[in-house]
Amino acid sequence: MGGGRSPCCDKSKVKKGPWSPAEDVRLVSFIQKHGHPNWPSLPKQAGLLRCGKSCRLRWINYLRPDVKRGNFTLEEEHSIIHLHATFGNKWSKIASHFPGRTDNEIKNVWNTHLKKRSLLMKNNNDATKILTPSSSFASNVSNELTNQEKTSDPKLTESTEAAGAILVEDINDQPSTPSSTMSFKSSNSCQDKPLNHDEEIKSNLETPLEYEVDQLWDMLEPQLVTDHEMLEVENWVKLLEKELGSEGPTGQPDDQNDQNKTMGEEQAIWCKISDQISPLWPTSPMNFGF
DNA sequence: AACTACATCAACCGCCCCCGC
DNA sequence: GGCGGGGGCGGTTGATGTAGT
Repeated sequence: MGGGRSPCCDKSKVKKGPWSPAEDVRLVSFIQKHGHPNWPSLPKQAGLLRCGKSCRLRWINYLRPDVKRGNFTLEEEHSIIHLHATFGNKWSKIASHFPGRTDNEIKNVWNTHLKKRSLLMKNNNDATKILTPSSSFASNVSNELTNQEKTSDPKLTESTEAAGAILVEDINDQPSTPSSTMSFKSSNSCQDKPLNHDEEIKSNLETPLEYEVDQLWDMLEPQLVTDHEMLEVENWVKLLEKELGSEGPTGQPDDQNDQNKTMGEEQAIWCKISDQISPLWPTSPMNFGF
């Protein structure tokens, strides 16, 4: 690494900190349209003042349609403890056993409470009691690594056997169970298409929020089954347009609206919207990361 | 009600690996 | 084979929320 590397982006020109709902909408709608063939150039194309890595992280950890939100079940927690005994801090490897869970989330869960619990279990010599194959979860999992995993890292086999670990069966054989019923357009088809950058940048920079709300609506609409759901989403979209100002007299692009609204105001608006619809509609925007 | 300590988790940072040139 | 850049990963931080006093 001699000489160091150039930073991935100009830190002085990128926004940091929590993502605003408007930024989320912009990122989602961009990826929905174009995929994410190149993270470093994505922020510019999407009109976001963010580092490419930041966009990638936000997408992978929160905005991806198949991200599973909510608390970990006991079974998941037990499994994490076992997998950690096997793989150590290889969070991405552990996460690969949990469809919809991210390495960051698993890492957080481990650091916050599972680490302590694991230590407690060790101290009490209680692990075998809690994690015995007779438990409901353990009865459903395989007690051996895949051949690929075993051969790829012999040390793992040793530690696995030492820990008596129980591993989840190849999750690739299981049907995925996304928490949200949304389905984004596959991004792969877009990745091969080169963008006309000038046009794309222009259209995105000048796109009013209203347009992006329309995009969201297009995305959600096919998923709605009952009239009730349809009504709730319509109400949500109306509120969104009203509250975020896309129907305002000036018709400003949301970039300008961003500047006129503080993050606290935006969050309050989104919380208000979510509070109104989430009790009625299980796939409310807040439930998939907006 | 006010303050403090602790818990949680989203996001950033920096390093490493891999791949294309 | 060497180099540079992008993607991915793990560690850490800091803001926010919550419980306890």
